[in-house]
Amino acid sequence: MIDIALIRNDTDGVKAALKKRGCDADLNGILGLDAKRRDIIGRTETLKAEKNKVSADIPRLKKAGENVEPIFKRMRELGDQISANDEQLKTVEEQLRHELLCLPNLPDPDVVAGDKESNAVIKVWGKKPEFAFPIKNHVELCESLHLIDYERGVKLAGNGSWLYTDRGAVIEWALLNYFIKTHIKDGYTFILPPHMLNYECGLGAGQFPKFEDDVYRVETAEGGAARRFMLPTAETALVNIYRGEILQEKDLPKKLFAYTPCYRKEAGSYRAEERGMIRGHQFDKVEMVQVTTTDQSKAAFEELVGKACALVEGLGLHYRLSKLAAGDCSASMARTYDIEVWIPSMGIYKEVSSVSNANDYQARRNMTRYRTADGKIDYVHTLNGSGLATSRILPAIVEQYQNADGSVTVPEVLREFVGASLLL
RNA sequence: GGAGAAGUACCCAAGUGGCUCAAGGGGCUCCCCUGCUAAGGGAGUAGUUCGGUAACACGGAGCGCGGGUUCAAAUCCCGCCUUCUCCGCCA
Repeated sequence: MIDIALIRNDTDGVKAALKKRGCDADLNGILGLDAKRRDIIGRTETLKAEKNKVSADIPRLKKAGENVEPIFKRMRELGDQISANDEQLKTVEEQLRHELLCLPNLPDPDVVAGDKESNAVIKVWGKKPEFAFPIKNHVELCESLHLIDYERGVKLAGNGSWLYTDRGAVIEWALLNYFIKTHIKDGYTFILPPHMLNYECGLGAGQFPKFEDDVYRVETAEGGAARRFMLPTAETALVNIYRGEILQEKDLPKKLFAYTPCYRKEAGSYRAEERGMIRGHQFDKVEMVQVTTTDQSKAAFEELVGKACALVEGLGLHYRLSKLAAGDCSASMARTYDIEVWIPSMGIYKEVSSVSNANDYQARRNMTRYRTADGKIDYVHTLNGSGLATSRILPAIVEQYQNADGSVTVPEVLREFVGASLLL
């Protein structure tokens, strides 16, 4: 959520920043609601002050045997006006809050305007593997090596679902273990959160109210009160852990990571060329999150990018790192770097990690704050990064590590978990 | 899922309509006394949030959350959430 005071004081600056991501927001409408809100509050509070004052006198007057009827009459009038104002205020505040919740984050100053085509590759690691034989794509490899059962996955859950079988499951699990082991070694705290979250989590992370249709809803009871949704990423859970809390500066940064499957509708996104595990309704991901002070935020971002890169490098996969243009960053984020790994059969790079800094955007939505050493209160910054999405790494591994005989070499770092160096 | 009880500030806790715009205690902060320690005496202690201000001042909200009744609600009524105890079900 963008600070209303900033919108008020630097309307043009906010407008220009939003424009970078292609958002033409109606800030005048918001400013109008804001002015209206403060006007109502001002008038209502004057009435409330009078009411409190008069009310305090009543017991004394009553005791003295004075006629309090005229006072009751005045109190009734005040009460009526106050409740009328309060009702109006409630409407205005709901509208204003909704408008503010729908505004995307402001991109950082150094994030360039434009969409995907303005993304900038800032690092390339390794080289495209060259093959002296006709290569297979990951679907062929996973089928021939019996790592994945696509057909039965569809039988069980429909299009966009698959089963990891036998060594396929072992590899997937090995990847998760490799990531988890690394994060623990780096001093991050391992979290296994609930997969069904309440509405406030979606609101706080920034998925709601605008992107409610992208997640799976779970009705756990009749009516709406107990409604939950399946988390689309562990970030949604992790950035809400401290929701509504005031943390101590000395306890920051919080460095967390979680493993969860991610559940996404991906409505309309499923394309023929994204067969296999490139895009599914459920995929595994280890997610890193940092909750930091304002000052720690930049360094934390670099740290998360570095960690994500190190994991891919550890696997020996050729990848590139891109800094996304404003329009390609997701709505909650001020900056995002993507790690894209080379998929030989597709001849393109596919995202396996996305590292982002929300600055205080999520913290303002879910009221996560910290008290500084000198007693001031400020919003935390929240950052997140995949570390990593295994379900996209596995296709990259089998394709990049494939051999002429159809076997796949197991990356060094996974061998301790897989117990083999070659998949035949 | 059923029955019962509870939710008050950093913690414990009093409080069934106005002398409570929340008593008392603990803790914490400061002061006094005591050469150290123990003990004692005194003062302060509602965090937060919203409006307002250049900043103060000042004012509003706030007793789990949301409504309602009333001139007036921590207190009465309704809905919800959470916790505890017992029962049921269950990996």
